[in-house]
Amino acid sequence: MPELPEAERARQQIERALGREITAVDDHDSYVCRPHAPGALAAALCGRRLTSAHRRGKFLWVQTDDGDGPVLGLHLGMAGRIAVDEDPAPRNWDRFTIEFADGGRLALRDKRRLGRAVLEPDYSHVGPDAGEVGPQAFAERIGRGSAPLKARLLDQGPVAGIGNLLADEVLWRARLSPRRPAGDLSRTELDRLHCALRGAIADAIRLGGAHTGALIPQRIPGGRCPRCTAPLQRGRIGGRTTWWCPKDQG
DNA sequence: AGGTCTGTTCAGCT
DNA sequence: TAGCTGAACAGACC
Repeated sequence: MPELPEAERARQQIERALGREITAVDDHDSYVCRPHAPGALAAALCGRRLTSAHRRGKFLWVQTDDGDGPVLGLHLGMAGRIAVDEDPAPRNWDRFTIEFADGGRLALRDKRRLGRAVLEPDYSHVGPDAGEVGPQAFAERIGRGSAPLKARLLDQGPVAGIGNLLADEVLWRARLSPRRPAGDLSRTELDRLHCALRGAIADAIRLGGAHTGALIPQRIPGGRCPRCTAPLQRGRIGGRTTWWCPKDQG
């Protein structure tokens, strides 16, 4: 599920759990929980309260005890979500769980175990949030380098929050080829891309996720451009499956 | 059985 | 050195 819109939803879920005393922590999944040592997260968090939930791109972090306690970093990986006050998931899909004094709970629910719960995370490599970055910073950060434009959008360093589906949707909206070297774009094109990004994120948050884009249902064999009905092209760019309209985005 | 998947990191190359 | 690419990670689903 998770791209920026889903991560924002997760942040809002975490806010429902603020202010309650932590009575127990299950961090036994030493692949998802960092540091690996079982009990490290539990020792750091028990007795404290989550006090604020933050997000940049897809990276989440939670303050404890108004900044007096440790920071808890959370990432949803490829298939994770945050479940607050829900019954425990089957098959150990809750990879990290906090229990509260009021009987409620917060879980990182993730079938694939690519999500993360991290004590004192280092997010220094993460760029400005894709939903907040201004046109000038966007142009400077995206419009450089020789990598294909789509690969640059997927890199969380220049701008954070764009995943595979959102990248295809945004490039389609802006009528730009995913294969263009990022540094070759004009400022006009970069501004067009920035506008498309703002629009796509706003729509995705409003409609419930990155999968609600207009192009997304057509990312299938036989799929067609929702604008001009030309058959979509499929390829592999930036290591990910990419769909685009060869006519509009030539 | 084998390929795919809405993400990130790191080794290795240029 | 910096930038870029592709493999690896894990497990469910088709």
